[in-house]
Amino acid sequence: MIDLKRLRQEPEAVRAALARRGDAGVDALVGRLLSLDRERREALLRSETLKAERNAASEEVARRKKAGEAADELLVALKASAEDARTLDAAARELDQRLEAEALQVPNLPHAAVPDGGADANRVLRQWGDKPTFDFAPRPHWELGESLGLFDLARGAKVTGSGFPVFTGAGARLVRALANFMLDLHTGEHGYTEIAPPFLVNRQSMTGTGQLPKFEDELYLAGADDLFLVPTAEVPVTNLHRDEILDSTALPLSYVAWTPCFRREAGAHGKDTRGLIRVHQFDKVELVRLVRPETSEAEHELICRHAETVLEQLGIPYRVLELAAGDTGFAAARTWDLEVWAGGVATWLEASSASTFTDFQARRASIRFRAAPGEKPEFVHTLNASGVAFPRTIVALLENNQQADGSVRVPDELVPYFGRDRLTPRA
RNA sequence: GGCGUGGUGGCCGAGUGGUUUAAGGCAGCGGUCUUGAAAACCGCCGAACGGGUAACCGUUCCGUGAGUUCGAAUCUCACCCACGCCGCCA
Repeated sequence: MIDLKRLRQEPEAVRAALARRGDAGVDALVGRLLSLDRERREALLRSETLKAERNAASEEVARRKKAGEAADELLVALKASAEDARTLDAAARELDQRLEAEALQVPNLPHAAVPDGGADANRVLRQWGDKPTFDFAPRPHWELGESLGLFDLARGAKVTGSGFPVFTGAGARLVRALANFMLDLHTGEHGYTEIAPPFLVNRQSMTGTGQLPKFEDELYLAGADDLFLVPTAEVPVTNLHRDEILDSTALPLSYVAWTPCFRREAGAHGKDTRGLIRVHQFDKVELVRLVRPETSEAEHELICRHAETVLEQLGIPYRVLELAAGDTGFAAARTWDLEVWAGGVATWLEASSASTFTDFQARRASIRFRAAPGEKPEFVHTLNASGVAFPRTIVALLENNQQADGSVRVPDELVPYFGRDRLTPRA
């Protein structure tokens, strides 16, 4: 949520920052916000002045009644002004609601260090590992998955629809091994607390992290109960502390959660959706941190490194991409994508996204902390990173580690979890 | 799903129409005392929004929303949530 006080104080700076997102509608939205804010304050002042007068007169009525004096002429006057107060109050409240509805549509301000431009202005910050080389024609993961009996896309489509993969046999075990490997790494080495959250959340939670009201089309809705399937564990985990004032000694809070993620991916068909690359349901281990504002840049580096460690231990080559202002998501101020190299399809695939949301989600969800006893509550900063998403990790593992004989080598770190060091084709 | 009970500040808990500025307690903070600590005693101790250079002032908030009233934590209606019992069920 945009900081209305800041917008009022330095409207030009806020508008300039938002303009970097390259969304023409946003500036008009901010213009409406500014005039609504002015109207609201005027209406509020009128309403509150009248209420203050009414309250004083009501006290006088109470005093006279207690003293046994008559208050009839005061009551007549109050009855007349009661209607005015109701009207003014309703007007102020209506403006307040309109203002909030508009404010929820405004994206976060990009961090100053984020480059200008759209996706083509994203820049590579660093790269890790060597791309595999093959002395045979490497196959794409959907062929490997078929011959190794790891997943069954056709039957998933039968049971539910396209984009709902079924993992089978060793493939299902691979999913379970990846989950345990990542959870153990983050809880054991990185100090996260493991959370097993609900997979359905209410509207308030979706609004708190920024999926609603703008992106309802992207979500699956269980309409009978007005609950949404989680598109990422970020939603239930960040909202754990919605409407709370945290003790500063509790910060930073760090949570890790393994959940399925459900995304409608409305409008994303055709290219780059083959096999496991873009699906409606997938598993992901997610990292969430609630931190003090002054630490959030260092925390962003830290959470990104935690995600990178997963890929390094699995031996998957990756690069870190700094997203340009126009490519940064609605709620994020700054995002670093981790892209894994997939040797079969020979492309970089986003397997993680590490973002800082500054106080944007904390304002929406009202997550605050008190720096010291007696101090005013302040908003925390929220961050999250996939640590990491499963399908594209599986794509990279299969395609990069494939051998000439059609088998796939399992990374050493995963062997204790998977139980075997090699996947071999079905007889 | 049915019936019942309840939802008050960080926590416990009093309060059934008018100085509620929400009693009292616990926790917390400051002080007195003490070599230090504890105990005891004294004081402070919610949030949001608006106005004001500021001191400060105003408004709202007792699960949520809508009513009744000059005035609502308190009365009415609807909804949500928790707990108990019954029903159904992994």
